[in-house]
Amino acid sequence: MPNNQFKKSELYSFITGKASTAISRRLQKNFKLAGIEITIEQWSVLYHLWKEDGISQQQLCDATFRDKPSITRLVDNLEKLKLVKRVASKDDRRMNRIYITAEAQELQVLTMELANQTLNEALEGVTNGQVEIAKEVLQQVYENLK
Amino acid sequence: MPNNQFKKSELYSFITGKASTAISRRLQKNFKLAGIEITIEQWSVLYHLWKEDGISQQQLCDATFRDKPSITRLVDNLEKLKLVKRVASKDDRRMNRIYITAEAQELQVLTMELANQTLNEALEGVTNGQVEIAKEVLQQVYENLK
DNA sequence: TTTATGTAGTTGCATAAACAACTATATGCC
DNA sequence: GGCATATAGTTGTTTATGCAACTACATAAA
Repeated sequence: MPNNQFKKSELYSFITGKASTAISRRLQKNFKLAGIEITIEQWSVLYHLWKEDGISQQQLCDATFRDKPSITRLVDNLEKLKLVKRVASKDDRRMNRIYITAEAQELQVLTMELANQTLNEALEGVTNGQVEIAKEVLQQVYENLK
Repeated sequence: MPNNQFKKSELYSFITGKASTAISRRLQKNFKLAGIEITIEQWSVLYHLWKEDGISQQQLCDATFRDKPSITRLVDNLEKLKLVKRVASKDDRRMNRIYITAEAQELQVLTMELANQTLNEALEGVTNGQVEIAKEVLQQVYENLK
């Protein structure tokens, strides 16, 4: 029966995700400083499209751990910004394929650099070994609950 | 120059906080199953008031890592639910002191149990040593960026 | 005492999340 | 073919977040 002895103070910060909130805010700030006017949530969608263009909204749900309405609206907003384009699939008419536009393609290199830089700011003073373990724990938590 | 070699796949999940999202969703679900109809965000405010009743909204901002408008509205909603009460401070008339009601007091034991239980679900298969390191890393990230 | 500056909290606006209910299309079984 | 069921996506509603602009009060300096 491990982990059954959480003190309140420890429990709270684990649940609230203050660290990831802090990372998101900092990344958003770094985007803004670089003149990039998209939200981190929008960026997270582009991120997966850069890895694989033309995936469906459902695939974006799975990749970003968001529900379908969230993705519908993120894609709505990205489409308004002319960063992605919905294309109805021919094979399966229920499905949309989402494609990156040229304008969004241009954002990839800079935003990925900014994300890397932000993560370095976040992990200042943390060893690679510690990061490895933290990643394993977070991955396991995700697996346990998803 | 440590930590400068993030691979994309590693980077993403660190930024998006999928683990803490998963924990929040599970805790929300566990609240609902127990018939408790408050949001995790509302609970996080109550949590700090249980530790110290009558603190100001600004103190709640600092404790919960939220901005002032967020706390204004969380307190608005908690007040509507009759779980807290705003009391204008006599010493400093700019300030509100926020007090737990009897109704909210009753939620403490059960919700803390549910939070503990949720965390145990989340950390199934993770050793205490690993959790310790993960907590240290997340704390350091928070300190680096706050 | 007046004025400047800082602090506590609120309001407006845009974006996003969670959940339920819905439409449209696909699939599998009789 | 026809019906049940599953899947992809959308819409409505409530709650929450982030930022900017604002009001009210407090404090400290001139």
